[in-house]
Amino acid sequence: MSDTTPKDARTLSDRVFTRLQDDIVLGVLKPGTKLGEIELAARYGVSRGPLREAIRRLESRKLVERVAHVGTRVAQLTRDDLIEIYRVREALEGMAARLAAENMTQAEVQGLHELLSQHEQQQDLQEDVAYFQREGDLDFHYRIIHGSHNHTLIDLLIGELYHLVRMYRYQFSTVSNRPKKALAEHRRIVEAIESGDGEMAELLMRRHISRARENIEARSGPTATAAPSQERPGNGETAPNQREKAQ
Amino acid sequence: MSDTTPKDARTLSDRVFTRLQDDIVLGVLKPGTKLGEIELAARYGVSRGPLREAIRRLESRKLVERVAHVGTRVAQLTRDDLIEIYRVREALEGMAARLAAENMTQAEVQGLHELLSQHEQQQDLQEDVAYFQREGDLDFHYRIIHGSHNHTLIDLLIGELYHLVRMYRYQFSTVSNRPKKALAEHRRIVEAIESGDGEMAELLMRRHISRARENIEARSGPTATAAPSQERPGNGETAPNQREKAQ
DNA sequence: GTTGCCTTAATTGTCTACAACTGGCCGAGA
DNA sequence: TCTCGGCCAGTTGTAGACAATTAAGGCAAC
Repeated sequence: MSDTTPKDARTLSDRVFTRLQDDIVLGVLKPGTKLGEIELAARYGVSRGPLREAIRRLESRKLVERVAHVGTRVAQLTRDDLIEIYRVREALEGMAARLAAENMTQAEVQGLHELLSQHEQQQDLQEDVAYFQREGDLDFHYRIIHGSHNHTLIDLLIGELYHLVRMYRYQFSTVSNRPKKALAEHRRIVEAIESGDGEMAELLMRRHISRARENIEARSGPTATAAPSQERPGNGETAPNQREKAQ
Repeated sequence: MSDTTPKDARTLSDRVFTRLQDDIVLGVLKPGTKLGEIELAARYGVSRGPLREAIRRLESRKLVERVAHVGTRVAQLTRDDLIEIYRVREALEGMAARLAAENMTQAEVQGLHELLSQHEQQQDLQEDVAYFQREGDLDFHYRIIHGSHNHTLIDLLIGELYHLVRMYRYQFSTVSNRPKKALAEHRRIVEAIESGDGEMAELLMRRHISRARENIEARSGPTATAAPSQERPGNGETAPNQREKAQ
């Protein structure tokens, strides 16, 4: 499930880091929520030491925002932030797809095919569309990224960027309105990778992510000033459930 | 000098983080050095609490490597790692150059020109080539990156990648053997940015970084297995000064 | 009525002490 | 002589107490 730190990590700091990250990404702790140290320490059953180390790591991942002597809050991702992230993903995952076409092993390509078959079945049955859109779609991208065999690229995308993407998806219950098209795009990307056509794989991946971005842009307002932006998150602790008309 | 955290940060944890990072990047603490907590705490005049938080952040930046219950060591960047980083830089800074061409303000472009003039003078005088190659060159890239006005991109490049590049430069005293060509390339990039030609700026930046990478590859062995890789860093505390024949 | 300062409570930052784990050393046995 | 097992020193992990800073609330003065 989690990537960098296994669930049963041996130190308390690692465990509380994983649990906190999950709670933030899955929306249990909503954006803007104040993260009081004593309160959190009690909640997770640890003392403040390990907790603070965990928070420091979450801060590096941009999942929380910290102000010295004031406190920590769960990061509030704006739509503009997400669009920025998608533009970066376009560059990085395009590169990943190209490298994947060059470096993926036979077994890895086979795994991709199997994953796509699963997705296809799920879609045919209309069984669990939400799953496909949530973690299933990400699984596909994870595999391509890992297929690049470039550890720096992998760390950047999965270690730094994807948590934010996941958080946003859960936050706004984003379900793609074009699952069939997305799956078709996935399939074409795999074909390009399998045939070793790096250029084509990059092009298709860039286009794929670009379309997802346009989808997000179309849903929100015309440009930037959508949403009650810059709203002070001060009063209600649980933060106003500021999901918009989206979807 | 430092980017994310000012030198006079108010909390001890911030200060020790900055100092530790500088000491690692500048080579005061050599790669492979064991970072004992009590020793470091004494060295920087803090207790282990803030120190551990600082180490956690350095760990996120890949500047140190940590093993639970065993200890922390200064990261050892292999040549392969650096080449991976350069390939990622190619994608990201190419994108940054394109966005810079689209988004840079008049004042920022002007600043670029002035920076190049400074570099030209320094080079004419053969005054301080090392400076140009070290921080001067990076200043140029920093400005382009900031000119993209994409915070995600800025954070990734400057917050995650550039510390490693700097560390490597100091570690191996890398001085470019093609400073004149590099400067000429810088100038052409600025011209493309000024004329608003994003595509050209991206192309030139990619080529620029690609050549720097080829330069590194040419210096080291043919492929990967250069250097006494995987050497156990266990015995001598200060780590063997494993700089190679490079340069 | 409003503005400014001061007091005060609560939170965060830091330190010291204790517990748990690891890795090396030594000795016994084969 | 080599190997395996247990002991022990030293390090890291964790907890709880103390200090420093912030921000809010109330009071007084204008």
